[in-house]
Amino acid sequence: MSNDTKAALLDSAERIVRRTGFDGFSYADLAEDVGIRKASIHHHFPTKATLSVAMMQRYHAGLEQACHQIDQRHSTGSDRLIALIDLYRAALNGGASVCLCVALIAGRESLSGEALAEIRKFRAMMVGWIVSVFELARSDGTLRDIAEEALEAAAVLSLLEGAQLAARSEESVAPFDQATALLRSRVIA
Amino acid sequence: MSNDTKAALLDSAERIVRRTGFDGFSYADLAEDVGIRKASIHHHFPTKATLSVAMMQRYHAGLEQACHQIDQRHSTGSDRLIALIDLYRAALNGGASVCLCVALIAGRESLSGEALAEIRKFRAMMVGWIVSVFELARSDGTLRDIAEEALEAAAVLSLLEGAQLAARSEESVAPFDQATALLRSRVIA
DNA sequence: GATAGTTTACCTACTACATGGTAGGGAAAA
DNA sequence: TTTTCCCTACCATGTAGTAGGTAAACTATC
Repeated sequence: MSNDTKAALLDSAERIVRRTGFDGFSYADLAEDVGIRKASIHHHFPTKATLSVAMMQRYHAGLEQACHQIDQRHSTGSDRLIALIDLYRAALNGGASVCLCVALIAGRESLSGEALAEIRKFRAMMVGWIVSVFELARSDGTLRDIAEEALEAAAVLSLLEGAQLAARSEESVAPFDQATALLRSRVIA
Repeated sequence: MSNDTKAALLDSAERIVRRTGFDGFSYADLAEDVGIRKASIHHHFPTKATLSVAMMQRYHAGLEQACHQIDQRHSTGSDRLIALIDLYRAALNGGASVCLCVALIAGRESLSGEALAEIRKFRAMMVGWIVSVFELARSDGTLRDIAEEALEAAAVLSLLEGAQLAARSEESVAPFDQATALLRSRVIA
């Protein structure tokens, strides 16, 4: 029962942050969204800092699982890369939001040290996984012109996050698709 | 004399926004930074919206000029691309800030419609210029594997902006360099 | 199994402070 | 004499967070 409210608060906070940025959400917004009083939120999350850390941890776990699912469902490097692109594409909600990581980095000055650490951990996890995708692609030969995996992975993550910004700037997925088209075309048919 | 204060206000606002995001700056901050009283700012910029539009317009003009300067100083496509990468790298201030466009998109929910329009205009201008760089590179043969210019340009802008986020997340230029290394390596020696 | 004690989950009511913006005045330059 | 530029003083609203209380749900003990 506590877990329900807690999860609802995290759901609401994540939705708002991804749409409006970290500084754009307040306990009042959350309260109205979830249907409890503002003060009650402090029972579950004493401060905004604790909430943001919990939010980032849950996001980290969720995306890690999403990557594992991709591994299970797709057996080639190229298929996994395409699935990753689609994952980031879906996070756009048609241009209405970005992924949590992008939303939080932009407002990083308001974040606690702990939250910043979570962001770094998350990015390291993602880069690590993308490296594994390129390693597989090198061995199964499903992607064109693979350079050093670490550099490929860093470039892919930055491109995906940047493409989300582009999409957000026009509130449409079109710029995301444009920006990621060449990455997609590296798949060997 | 008015112009001095106005420019100082824009300087200060841009610095703060690029470090802390749009929602992270207040008239009180500006006042302290520039050395006049909070209320006096309204004489120059009646509302925050007018200030943000002016800021974006000045930024647009500034970067447009920077692109022209690149055109004048560098005659090959690859040299111009490298100069662009270095321009975005310099905007990082060692990981302490991002470019204005990235900072504003993240907090776009707080922006006025006019400010959003300025952002779109700015991005269109940048993409257009990057297209011209790739067109030149295609004809002078200084870059490897050029695909459709419009797609190349969209990918480059997204990569640069995403790489800024990466750098900001670790408050260091290193992730930017990592993410842009492969782009740099497309130069034909 | 009833009862007492504790924890959980929420509430109303509040504080202290920051926010963008306004009203109106003063001094000096055009 | 009007306009420019800045001031003090204020306002309404929104912010995170606190104080203290209530009712229900567990838990331990007799």
